[in-house]
Amino acid sequence: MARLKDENKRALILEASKTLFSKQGFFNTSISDIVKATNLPVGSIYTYFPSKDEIMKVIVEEGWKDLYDRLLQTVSSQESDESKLKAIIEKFLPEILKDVDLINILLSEAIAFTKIEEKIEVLSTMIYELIRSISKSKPTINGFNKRFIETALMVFFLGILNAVRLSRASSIDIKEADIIKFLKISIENSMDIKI
Amino acid sequence: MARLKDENKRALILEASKTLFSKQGFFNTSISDIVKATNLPVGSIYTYFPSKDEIMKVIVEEGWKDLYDRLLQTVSSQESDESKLKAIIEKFLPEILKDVDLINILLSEAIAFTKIEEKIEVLSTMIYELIRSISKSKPTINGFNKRFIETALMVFFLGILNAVRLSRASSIDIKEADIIKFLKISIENSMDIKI
Amino acid sequence: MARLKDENKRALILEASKTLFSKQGFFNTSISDIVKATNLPVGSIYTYFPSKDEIMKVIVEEGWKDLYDRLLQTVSSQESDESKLKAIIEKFLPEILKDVDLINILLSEAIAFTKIEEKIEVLSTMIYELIRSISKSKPTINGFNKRFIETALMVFFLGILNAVRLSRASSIDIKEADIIKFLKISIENSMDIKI
Amino acid sequence: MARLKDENKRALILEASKTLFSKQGFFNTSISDIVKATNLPVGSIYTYFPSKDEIMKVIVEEGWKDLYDRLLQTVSSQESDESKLKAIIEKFLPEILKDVDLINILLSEAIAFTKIEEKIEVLSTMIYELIRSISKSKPTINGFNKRFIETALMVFFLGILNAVRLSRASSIDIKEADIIKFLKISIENSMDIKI
DNA sequence: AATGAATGAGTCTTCATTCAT
DNA sequence: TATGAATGAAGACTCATTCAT
Repeated sequence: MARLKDENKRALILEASKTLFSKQGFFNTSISDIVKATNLPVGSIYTYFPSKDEIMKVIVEEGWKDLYDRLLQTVSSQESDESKLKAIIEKFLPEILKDVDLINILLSEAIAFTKIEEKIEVLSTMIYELIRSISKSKPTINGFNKRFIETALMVFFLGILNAVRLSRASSIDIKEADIIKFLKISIENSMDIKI
Repeated sequence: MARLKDENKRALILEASKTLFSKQGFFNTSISDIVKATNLPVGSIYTYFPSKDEIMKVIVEEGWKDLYDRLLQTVSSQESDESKLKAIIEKFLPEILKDVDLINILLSEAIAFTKIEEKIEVLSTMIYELIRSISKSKPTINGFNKRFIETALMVFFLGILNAVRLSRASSIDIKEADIIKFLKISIENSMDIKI
Repeated sequence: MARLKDENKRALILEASKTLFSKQGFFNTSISDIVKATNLPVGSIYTYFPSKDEIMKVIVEEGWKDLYDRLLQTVSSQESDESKLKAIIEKFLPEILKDVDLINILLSEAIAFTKIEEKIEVLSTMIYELIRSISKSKPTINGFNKRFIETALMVFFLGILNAVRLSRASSIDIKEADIIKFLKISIENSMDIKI
Repeated sequence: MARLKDENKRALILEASKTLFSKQGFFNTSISDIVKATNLPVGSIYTYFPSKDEIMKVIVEEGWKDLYDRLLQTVSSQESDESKLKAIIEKFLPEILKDVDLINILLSEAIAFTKIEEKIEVLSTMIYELIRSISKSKPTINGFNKRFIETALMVFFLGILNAVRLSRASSIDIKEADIIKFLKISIENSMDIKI
């Protein structure tokens, strides 16, 4: 009886919106743009989402959840803390760097739509615990407190994402491999470990 | 006289717009907002700038020029390459971190208004040359090519600016001192020098 | 059985709509509001009524019919003309004043949906005949023609209904008893009779 | 320098809106209707009024003020209380009955836009004081309290306005002269005076 | 018959820019 | 030159009605 809400349409709207928001920005993207991109009537956009804002919120929330789930999966697939850290750098990071649209949105407009700091805090703490656990026997890192290490992580995290983002948006030639390599060396140096 | 008065109005528009663009974003700021903030008639805005876009472009261009000039000044005020690098980190960086509005604009909306990559390329190259000169006698850095070092610089630069930006926009508690300290340690480590 | 169930739904829609139309006005009430109030699916509304307009029409027509039937009943339950008039004022009027929703609709939006003048003409004529019959032996009222008396009736009728309506919609404190008393005295005075 | 706001345009918008709101109702009148009726561009409507609601509010407020001012003028132009009352009935009332659009709006949609009860209270009290003053020496009216007389006034006031309103909206044939005559007789009867 | 997703014309309002004064 | 009213395309969103299931 009656048609059921079509999960494909919902996904289509989210996908098209994500691309548009990433390329043009949230405010520079009109519902009419989304209509053209999806080939759906205006009304249909509103049977799946109550507002343009809500589309953005869902993109951010679901995007982040997916990202975080993949991080947990990466971590839980490894035994030792060292291999966990290695997997984060060599498997998880390259994977998320592929979704430039999500990165773009997260780094630009997301602040207005979610408490991005809470999300980053979670991620930051998780990696900090890992590092602390690894470095227990190493004297190198012991001189630094939590806040300092989290600051470092934040700079790396934001630096890497923004570098990738900028390289796609402009003609700057940054290789993902170089970024990963740089991160690896930095961590190896500062923690005196070999990944 | 009348000329001076004009310059004041132009500056007033730029200043108010910079604040508004930074706080609310470009698209979310109306000419009417600028009118209210400057207490100037609408028409006057258009005698100084041909369009809203142009205001943004000028903010970015002049902001960048100012930033670059200050970098040149910092560098030229020092004798040795080591002290130049030291001054960049300890004098120039803290100084530009104060202009959060400019950083905000540069990192969010600027891409749509200027070839930001060209600007960053210039900055990156300058520091690279400095580093190469310092490290001539040091074996540590020799293994890395230009592209790799520039990638590292980019990650640091974008990471630092975005961390500061995020800490202002959200409740994340990041201390500027920690950022500077982190950068210093990283460079000392990777280049085997003492700043 | 199924027939009965249908009647219930029809009545439910009419009742909910009447309340909503009275409270919010016709244009300010959406089909979706009626859906929420009845807990019925949208489609069902349209199996019982061809359009939103039609719901309004039926409310007015059935409401009026009910009102007129009750008037006939009141009148036919009395023997003499004097007691008929007395019953209209003391039984019929207080009864219809209870259905404020219907009054509201009749006085505000009904004009656009039915020929309200025909309805009022019928009512007016009926009471005029009654008055004429009573006043045959009284000289007082003989000076007035039909049109004048009907005008008076109309002013009273509309005045009373609107006063009640306004007292419910605003904070004006009007007592139904005062209204009835006022009408009674006015008629007694002008017709020189005792009700 | 620059054009000044045009009082004529403001008046044109108010006039056209008043007619439309009266004929079609507020919610059934679109800004686009007002645009067509005034032959003004949409934007201009909004340079004179901040919203559709505000147009309605101004119509009600200015309409009421005008009406009240004329009442004061009528009253102050007469010496004795009797002639004041006479002037209200024979001069003021016929005059306001001409503005059927205003009456229509006041009686239908105004409730949602202003505290109509406060306005009516003012008017009612003024006439009550007049009546009380006149009837000091007459025993007839002394039996009635303030609330009762105000109820009577309300019924008359609303009855008269609505009767005129209905006679314009439908084909009911009500003569203004008959209404005035009816009111006069009623007052003469109940107060035992000759107007 | 029952259901509720689908539809798109229409709603109010905004706003960058122009131009009469 | 200075001013701010004039302009109308474009914005987000609504909603009565239809129709596929």
